[in-house]
Amino acid sequence: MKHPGDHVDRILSDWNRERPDLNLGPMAVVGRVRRLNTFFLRGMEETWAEFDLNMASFDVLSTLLRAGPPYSLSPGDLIASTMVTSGTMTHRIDQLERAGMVRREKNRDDGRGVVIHLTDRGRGLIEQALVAHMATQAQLVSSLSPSERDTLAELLRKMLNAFEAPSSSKSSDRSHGA
Amino acid sequence: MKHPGDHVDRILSDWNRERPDLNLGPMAVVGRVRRLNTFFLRGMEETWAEFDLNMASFDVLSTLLRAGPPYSLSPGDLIASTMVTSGTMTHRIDQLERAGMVRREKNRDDGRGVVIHLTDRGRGLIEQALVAHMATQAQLVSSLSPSERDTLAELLRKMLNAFEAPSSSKSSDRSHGA
DNA sequence: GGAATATATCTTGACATCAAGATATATTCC
DNA sequence: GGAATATATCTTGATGTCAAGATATATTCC
Repeated sequence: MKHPGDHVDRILSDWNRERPDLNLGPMAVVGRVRRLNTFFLRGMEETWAEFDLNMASFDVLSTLLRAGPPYSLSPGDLIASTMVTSGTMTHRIDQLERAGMVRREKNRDDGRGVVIHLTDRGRGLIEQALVAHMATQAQLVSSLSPSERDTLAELLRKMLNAFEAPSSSKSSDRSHGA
Repeated sequence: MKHPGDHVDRILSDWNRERPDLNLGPMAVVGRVRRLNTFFLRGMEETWAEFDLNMASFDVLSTLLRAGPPYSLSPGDLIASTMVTSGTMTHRIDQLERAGMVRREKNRDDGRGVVIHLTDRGRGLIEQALVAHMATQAQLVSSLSPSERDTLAELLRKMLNAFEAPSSSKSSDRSHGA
């Protein structure tokens, strides 16, 4: 079969039976994005777990690595990059500091703040985990051809631009960068 | 500009600077799915909140409505449809029962179990909330033309089929149905 | 028919997150 | 320079989720 129905198709068909008045086109996209995100997260979580990481710690460490030398960002920078609340970030940093992956240091430019510095150990870990993570991501999207992948990325980018445009954005930013 | 860069493009460009050895194609898709899912969830949460609902309660009530008359499913059915653990579902049902939206009744076919029945009040609420929810979903995807939406849905379905195929699936199913 | 096993649901304890508030330092504006 | 305001981070209390285990009923197999 060229176009086998997926789980969302079954749900749409249920809705169509119960509520034939509804336009299900939007749900066909929103439902699938949610479901696909769940599958992606599961796959990635397995890889993170191999390095004793989870999404929270991987996000922080990879954001620090991605920033480049000297691998230091303020908690505020990390909050902006990962869009969690300040309380959540405090907790994440606490854990990573306890595990020796990052260090809190005084922020010389702003007495109110600190900077979070990736330790050598943290950098070694995230560099290893990143390689495995990229391989996992490649496997997760391997059911599309490169050109289909590009088409998909382009459509997703078009939608994201609508949300990220300065017009109606009222909340802080979020990375989802790795 | 025809193709303005989005937030993920900036992240990809950071990675390319720090780690030019990595193939970022997969991340361009996985990162955007995650980020788009976050925007979708936020938009939907606003609508749910208007009806004193959240994702948890909306999922349960809409699954019951979608099942059609007599609007009764076992906790096990609801677990299979929403892919949360049994403890989570017990908690969700407790709350909805306290709010008078569902009732636990004896399962006549299986003495070990119960069935969760949507009350008239619950049905009235979810029918109203559903209409608003569909309008929200339509707005969330309104940046794409209908034909782009269909292309996107088709690509997402193709990826989902890879995850849902009986071959390597090792975990239970999940709805993401509304 | 009775023991062993499987299933349906609930309970418990731990954890990540958030919203709101607390504290300390910076900045602005008169 | 000092009061008012803004910002950076941490703390607190509540919530939703999960994993593992408990309990009760069903089913299987001898």
